Amino acid sequence: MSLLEQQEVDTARFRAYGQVDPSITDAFRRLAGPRIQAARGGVLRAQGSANPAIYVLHEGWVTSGVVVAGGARQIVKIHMPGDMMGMPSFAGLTACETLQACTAVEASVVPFDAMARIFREEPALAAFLFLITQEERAALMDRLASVGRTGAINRVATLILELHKRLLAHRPDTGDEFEAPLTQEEIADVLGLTGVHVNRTLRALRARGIAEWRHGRLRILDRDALRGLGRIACRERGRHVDWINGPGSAPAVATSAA
Amino acid sequence: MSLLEQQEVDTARFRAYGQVDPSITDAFRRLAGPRIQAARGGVLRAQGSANPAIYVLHEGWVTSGVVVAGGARQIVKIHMPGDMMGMPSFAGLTACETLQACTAVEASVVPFDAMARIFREEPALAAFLFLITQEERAALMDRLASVGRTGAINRVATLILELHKRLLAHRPDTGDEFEAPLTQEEIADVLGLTGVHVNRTLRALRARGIAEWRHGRLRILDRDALRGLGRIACRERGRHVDWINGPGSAPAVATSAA
DNA sequence: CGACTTCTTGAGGAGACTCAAGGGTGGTGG
DNA sequence: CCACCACCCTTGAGTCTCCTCAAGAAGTCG
Repeated sequence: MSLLEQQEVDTARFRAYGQVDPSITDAFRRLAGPRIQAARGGVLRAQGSANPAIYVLHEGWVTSGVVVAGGARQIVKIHMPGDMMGMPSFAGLTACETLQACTAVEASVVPFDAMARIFREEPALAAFLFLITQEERAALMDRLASVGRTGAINRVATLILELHKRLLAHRPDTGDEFEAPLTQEEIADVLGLTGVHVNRTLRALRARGIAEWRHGRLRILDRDALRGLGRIACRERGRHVDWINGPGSAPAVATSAA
Repeated sequence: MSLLEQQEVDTARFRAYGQVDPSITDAFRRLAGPRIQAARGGVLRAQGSANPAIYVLHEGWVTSGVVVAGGARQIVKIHMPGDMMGMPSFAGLTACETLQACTAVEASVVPFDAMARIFREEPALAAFLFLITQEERAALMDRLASVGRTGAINRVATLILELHKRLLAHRPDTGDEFEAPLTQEEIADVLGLTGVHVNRTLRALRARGIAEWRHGRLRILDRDALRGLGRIACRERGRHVDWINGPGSAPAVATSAA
């Protein structure tokens, strides 16, 4: 992977915010730490492990999940390239979530001290991390609403639309058919269902000509029908970011980057 | 309410982090904006409204909820005095959550510009807001696991334990019987159940001598049994906060507060 | 005291789960 | 190159949790 590609991946999440001062993404690249790899099924960081770090995902998909007594697993986030991983555990002494590879994976570890440096020296980058975290929180709220208040077919439809939207943000050339390397068991753990019932639900979507999802490959056949089934209110796109580099203050990044 | 009390409430969330530099909480007090009130059932801020602000809750309980197509509601957070409210909507152009009063409520609005000022001028406070948000995210992950992967009685037990723990952090003199002013319908919307089934579940807890929750008053009778039913893994208490005011840098707050 | 909300309980039904077994698919090693 | 193995997908039958609908009781507020 070329250095250019690597940088593109690293900052995908920031680019999504639109007109970002380039010095912000530059600042973030300087903080990237050592690279790590994992094979499918490998655990990058287990729930309960001490001194949790933060990761940036470069290649592959990763699930973030918590385990309840009895051994059941709930996946709380599907990470795709460009995502930051493990942040919810940052406040604690031990990790509250397990990061597990869905595919072969490449990521880098953000050194623990780097976060302190960001808040001291890169206020604009800190503000972006704050906004990204709020966005993650809103996504989690939507998932909770989906699991708590809608049926199986609605949950699957919502997930398909979410995955497609996120892939599209990352790679604008994503079409209606794309790789979505999750097993039905993993989908079930995301949606609060069982693997068997996910299978039946996917069969129903296939029979109705709405979507096909087999062997890690997802094809959207009828987007309007999917949207009709997905029950979560659409958000206004766009964000308040002006305040980060806004008027009334010296450019926040420039002062410290000098 | 005296000024002293008000300050105590404002900073309860920060005190929970332990040894916090007093200048941090001082800095936060200076940002408090105009006060607002609401009666039970009143909406402080509706989902979809433009230019969402952030609130600090002083008195009473508030639910934060999202609505799915069909009219069903999922409550994603129960706010108690000292909490910051509305932060997930900060990144968006419109609010993604409705803030509704469970009781008579008093709160203050944090001016929009105040957040920008925090990140520019109060890096230690910004870091605390970041940590608090990560903690909220972890709480949401636990709720999702509870709703997605456990039965009704487990969800209710988990909720009771969570409420008790949070009240205890805020008021150490909270006993095993305390005010928990939620209707069964509201509890249902938190846990992804129906009001009818919450009623039956509470009856079961009562019949087994584990807990009583009637008319907004909650009594814990058998904490061990509750813990046995609550299926979410306990977290290590304590947090990494040293890095905020840690060595190797000038005190982050002092430089800008001068 | 009256209207409204909230709580309570019953009966019946639907969606999702459990258990179980067979069939594909891809990877690995001989 | 083929055979085998592990994992994943698929489908059926029966069960159970939780929902829906409904109506009455209890509590609350003006």
